[in-house]
Amino acid sequence: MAEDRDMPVIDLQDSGKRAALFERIRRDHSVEIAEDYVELIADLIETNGEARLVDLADLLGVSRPTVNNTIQRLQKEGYVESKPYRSIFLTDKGRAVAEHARQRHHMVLDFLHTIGVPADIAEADAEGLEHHLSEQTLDCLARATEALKKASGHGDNQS
Amino acid sequence: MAEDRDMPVIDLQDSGKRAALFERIRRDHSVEIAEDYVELIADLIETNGEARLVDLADLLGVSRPTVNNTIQRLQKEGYVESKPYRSIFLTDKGRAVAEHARQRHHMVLDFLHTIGVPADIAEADAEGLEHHLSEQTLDCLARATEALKKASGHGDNQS
DNA sequence: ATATAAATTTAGCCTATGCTAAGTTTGCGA
DNA sequence: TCGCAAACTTAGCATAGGCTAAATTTATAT
Ligand SMILES: [Mn+2]
Ligand SMILES: [Mn+2]
Ligand SMILES: [Mn+2]
Ligand SMILES: [Mn+2]
Repeated sequence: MAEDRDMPVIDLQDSGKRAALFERIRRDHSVEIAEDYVELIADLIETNGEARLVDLADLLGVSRPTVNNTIQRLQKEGYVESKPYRSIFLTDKGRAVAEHARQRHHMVLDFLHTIGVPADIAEADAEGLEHHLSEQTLDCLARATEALKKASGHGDNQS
Repeated sequence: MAEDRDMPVIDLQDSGKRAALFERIRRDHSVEIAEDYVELIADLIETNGEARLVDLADLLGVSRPTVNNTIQRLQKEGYVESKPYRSIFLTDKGRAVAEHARQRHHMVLDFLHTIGVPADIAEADAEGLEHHLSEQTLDCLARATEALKKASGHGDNQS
């Protein structure tokens, strides 16, 4: 079982196909911030009754002007609404994105916990992984999580 | 088994802890391009004997000036070396990063294949996921992949 | 009611990452 | 060998996403 660990994973022959993959990643990254913001905004509204800029800045670990700037972009792009000096609301589009993001976040966390990743590390990794999963992969991941839960339910094969 | 699918995943109480997670993601993203570049450069050198800017641009789906620009940054950061108008070489640091990136890439692909993700989609998702996995999660992922391979070797529980 | 504190916005700056158009250098075929 | 095409670089531009410092607005506490 000597693996091909040191072989190119990448098909250098068809550069068009390879380029398309990287283009998707760049697209993923451009919506990633939108997803994290609307998810946080939804959480804040549910928990505190409103989403304030200052709380977003604290949770995201960036400055208040940075959040202000991003919120204005997200407003242009139709994810949120907010009047000057007032708190932030989600549009229907924003709510839909938040809901989807939250589901994926749950699913990734559930999987990471199931394969034995410590809670802290799972939370950290999930925050990045959640934006790079296609629908098909999410399906497969859910099935794999169930299979692993069942397996570790019966026998045990830890460390 | 009604899940808490619609609960905040996020602890809004400890904003410092949450902020640290997002800070890690921003850090991950800042090395992500370096990882993809050095991995591609290593592949090109092994396959073609040299890594040329034009091939990188084609494979990445970006313009030649963009690659030129990034290569200059990667040179400043000590990942690559190249003299004007000549092809691109990896430093020891670059080779180490490439090797690590390739291992993760293999591992993520292997996992995705194992849980039944179609090859095309697996390749696409792996290109993004590979940059957001901690060492601990990689370990757990490798173990889970083995467990799933063993499981589907004996019985079968597809679709 | 008003002073002060908190929150938000604006202005001005930076780097990373993308682009096109135009210039330079290299390499190859006639 | 030398001229042209390919490859690379430079210049100049744009946007996203960071920052600090300084205004402005809103909210609170006496
Ligand atoms: Mn995230
Ligand atoms: Mn990401
Ligand atoms: Mn990648
Ligand atoms: Mn990524």
